[in-house]
Amino acid sequence: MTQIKTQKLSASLEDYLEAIFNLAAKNAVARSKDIADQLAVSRASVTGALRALSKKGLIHYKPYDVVSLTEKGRVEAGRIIRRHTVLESFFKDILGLNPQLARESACRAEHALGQRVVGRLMKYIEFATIQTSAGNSRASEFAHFCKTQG
Amino acid sequence: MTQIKTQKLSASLEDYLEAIFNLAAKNAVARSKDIADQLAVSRASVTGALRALSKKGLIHYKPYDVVSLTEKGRVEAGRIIRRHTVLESFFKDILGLNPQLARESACRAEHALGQRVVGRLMKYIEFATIQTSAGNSRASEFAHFCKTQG
DNA sequence: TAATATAGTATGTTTTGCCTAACAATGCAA
DNA sequence: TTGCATTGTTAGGCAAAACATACTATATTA
Repeated sequence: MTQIKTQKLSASLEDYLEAIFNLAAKNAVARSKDIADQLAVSRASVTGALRALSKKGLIHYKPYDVVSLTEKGRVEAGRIIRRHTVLESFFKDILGLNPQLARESACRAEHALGQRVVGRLMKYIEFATIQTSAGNSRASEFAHFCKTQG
Repeated sequence: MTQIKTQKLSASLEDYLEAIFNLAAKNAVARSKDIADQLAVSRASVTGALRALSKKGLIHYKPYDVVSLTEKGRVEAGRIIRRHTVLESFFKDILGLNPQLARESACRAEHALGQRVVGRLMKYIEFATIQTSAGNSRASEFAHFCKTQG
């Protein structure tokens, strides 16, 4: 029992939570209108999502009030953001894709990959970033890296 | 104008096409029942999907008959299979994830990534597989590899 | 304080993808 | 060749996620 998992969020609710996190980080609070703009979705859709997130205990939501994350929501949002960041970094820094495409791809891929994969990918990025040479195969270097750094 | 693109398939239609390709490769023909089993959906759902794929000109479909791919469908299925294979290989051979998780992750991620990303990823796998040593950074080696092999 | 602009909500519809249950076709076996 | 099991289709529904339109609440400001 490594972690208590929040009953899994749908891809779209993850997007909403991510947007709320980002807006709150930038503007101190998140307003419904801004969420709608950021996700290019109607205000009506946002209301529905906010209610869903609230029911799951991830945000503080009261009609006509600003939105903020609960503790649980902050944790969950952190996970989501980390996933996004790792993927974007991989696409950009490792594969060398242009930033625009890297970001888009990260957005679309992030909902498909679980903790284990993302964790491993993160390690791989570290590995690939740090490591610069050596006489053995990539695979064995990476395996070794995982063991020693893990 | 490098390619005429089939109006984009939904994730689920891609899955159906992939399953049809695999079944046809294995059994010579694809039957509705087998598709349903492979994708773990009801037979009724398969009928709906077959109609959709047929309307897009990707399969030959007639009620109560076996299913086969059109030329267009074969091309499209090839793309999808390649994408899947590349991802699965990356997760398994590069990240070193267990085969089971690698396959699952590939299934879920494959719908999120476009040609450009998959192409680049494929090159990266080649690179990482072939390359065993050298004195320069991974990034520059890969960039060089892309230029020379590109 | 009343008018108006802005923000939020309710309602009803659409699309997509799946389901179950009932019905139809096919084909094998007695 | 009749009869039953298997396979395929149809019909009817449900749920998620989005939208547009219309209405309500709040805030601003004249």
